[in-house]
Amino acid sequence: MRLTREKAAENRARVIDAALGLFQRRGFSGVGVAELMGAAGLTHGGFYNHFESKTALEVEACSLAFQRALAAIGKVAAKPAGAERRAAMRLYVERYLSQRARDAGGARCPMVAFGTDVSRESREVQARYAEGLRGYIDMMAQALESDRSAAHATIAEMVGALSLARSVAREDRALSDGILEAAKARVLARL
Amino acid sequence: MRLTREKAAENRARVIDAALGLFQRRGFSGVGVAELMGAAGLTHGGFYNHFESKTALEVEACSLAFQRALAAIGKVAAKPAGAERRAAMRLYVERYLSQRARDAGGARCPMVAFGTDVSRESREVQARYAEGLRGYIDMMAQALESDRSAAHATIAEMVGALSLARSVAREDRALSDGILEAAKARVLARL
DNA sequence: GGATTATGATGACAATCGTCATCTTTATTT
DNA sequence: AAATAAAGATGACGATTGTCATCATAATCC
Repeated sequence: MRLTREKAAENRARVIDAALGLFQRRGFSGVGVAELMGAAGLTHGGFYNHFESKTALEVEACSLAFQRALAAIGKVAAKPAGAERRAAMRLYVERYLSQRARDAGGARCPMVAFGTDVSRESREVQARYAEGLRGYIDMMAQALESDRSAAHATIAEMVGALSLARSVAREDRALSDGILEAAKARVLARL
Repeated sequence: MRLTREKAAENRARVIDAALGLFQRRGFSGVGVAELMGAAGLTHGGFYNHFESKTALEVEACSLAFQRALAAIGKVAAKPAGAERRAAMRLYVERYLSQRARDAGGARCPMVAFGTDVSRESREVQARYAEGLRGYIDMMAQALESDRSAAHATIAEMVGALSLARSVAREDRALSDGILEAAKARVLARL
């Protein structure tokens, strides 16, 4: 049953979106092709009409994740420099290191969701990840009104804190809260 | 073929050690029971004489990883307070954020090796991880001669930086180096 | 020293994995 | 309108997964 080019493209997009959600929750290798197609409302067979391999889909999902992350930090960077941008940045940091972000099923931030996995994945995924991270750093430097080096360190602190906080969220909430708060205080103090 | 209690315990320890090495390189779900037993010089069948399940082994491996990490930071914390301890801490940070540590096959630091994975694993693993992290934070606070809150933020920055640097090491070495250097400069400046 | 018990090897199990061939259906092209 | 091409369903493939039953061997216990 052939569909319109439109419908097919829409299906493809829905597969990527559903896959990203599952990948964020359970990692690349934690989700099979069958399940991920099912989440998009399709059966597993049609998968290879859209993607050359599962790795190719992982690359697409990685792209989408960074695209969204860039849009979010991009909004901050787009504010008029000075007080207004700093206020937007403060809000960004508070949300990024919030209990809400920590308790979400899967991490929105691609660095937190895929941080450890990506160094074990194929180079194609790593390449897309590196591209995304470069873009994110540039936006962050603009949002922070700083150089890249300061952006590196700030991102590292935020990513590390959210990752650690998520790791112990179920077993030691107080510790998890403490990590979030400590990082938040330090990052905000530098704004 | 029954072995001495000694030999058997030694085999068990070797399985855990070999498993940790593989887990650090490829993640918990990236290593099968057969391979991991093979790496310890045994066949897969005897596995369940030593461990109730693969998850039980993951818990043991997590323990071992933190035991080693605690020993390393513990040496710093054990130095006489003041200039000597600060010098040891400086060395610790420089090694932790070195190119050598980044380029190692698997991350030694359990937070970097298992950071993303652990929030997807069973609660038993999470519990052991949380226990290990609490111990690491205490040692770090002592090594930094600071309160826990400062330790939280510093650990987050170091873990995040090493994790990010490892993720892009193969695809963008300059960026990877930049992340390491930026974090190193910030952490060292606070000592 | 005989009975017991535990270690590890062998081999198999059901399930799941990524991948693909085949077929039906229908949109697109000519 | 006929020919072509593509989307997606069905079902299967070989490999690998975690787990376990069975068995031989040899250390430990009485």
